[in-house]
Amino acid sequence: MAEDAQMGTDLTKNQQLVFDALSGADGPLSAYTILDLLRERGFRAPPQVYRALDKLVDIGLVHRLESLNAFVACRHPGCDTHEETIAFAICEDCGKVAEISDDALSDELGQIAGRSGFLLKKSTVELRGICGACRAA
Amino acid sequence: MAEDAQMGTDLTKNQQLVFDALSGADGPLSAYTILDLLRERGFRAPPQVYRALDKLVDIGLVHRLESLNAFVACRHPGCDTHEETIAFAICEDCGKVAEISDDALSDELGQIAGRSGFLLKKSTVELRGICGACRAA
DNA sequence: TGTCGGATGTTATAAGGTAACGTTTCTTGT
DNA sequence: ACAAGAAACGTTACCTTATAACATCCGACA
Repeated sequence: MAEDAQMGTDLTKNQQLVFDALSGADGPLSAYTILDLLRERGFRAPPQVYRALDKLVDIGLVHRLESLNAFVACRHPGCDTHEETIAFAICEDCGKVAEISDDALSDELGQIAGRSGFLLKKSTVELRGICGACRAA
Repeated sequence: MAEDAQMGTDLTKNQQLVFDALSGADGPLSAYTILDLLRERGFRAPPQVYRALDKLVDIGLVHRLESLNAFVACRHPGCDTHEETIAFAICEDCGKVAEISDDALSDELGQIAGRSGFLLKKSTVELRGICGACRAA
């Protein structure tokens, strides 16, 4: 029976380990970095990481940063409840990533797509630059 | 050479070959696909392709699609001003890529960055979905 | 003419990602 | 409870993408 269609899905052991690794990091991690972090917990090969990542991304608990080939735990509140466009601001100095949810941006992307008759499924928005903290430093 | 209609840029032989390969394609090409296409023209190894691509991307004649690990020749009208944000609409059906320049989008991204004190250097916007032609078909 | 820097050629290897297959472990219907 | 199917797991092997490092070639130019 479908007992939990809305609340946080239970993660499997591997998914939880990967998610914890990402949550504990203060920046994006590559799949192979995660693998190395989890070797002492029994991980031995890439598919174990990628399978967990695939699921976590699917659920919405983890985001993939296309321009970095890396992954971050979702820190946006209520991220698993709706699929809106999320932009990422990636600091090229400190490596940290800020997650930005912006309705005007979502609308704008929707309009751009609509104008060209494009059926939009997923948007990737990644901003590269220097974060406020690094600029101040 | 005579084929190069861009001002202020004279491409080397390898750069021209890579650019021509991309211009002749009707979709994005991976670096290794380009390598294969250019083997008969003397290309033998990845660095030859990547070096040319690096320069072409730098100049702005070629765009890198982060979510595909692939490259497209710039087809945006007035591409000689490469400072604006360009969005790509990638059709998951036919594989073609539309290049979209949109001031409202640029503004919006600038505002988002400014609001968080982020010094924006480069924006990556890639939309995945189904293009108009494929929807109609 | 020598030399200096950019472009090139080449080998080797790092880094990212997946196919395929067998086994284990959960579900679920009866 | 138990068989059967589904989902997750472990493992090997392999593919794709990208770069490091080093040698060479070639044109600009003092």
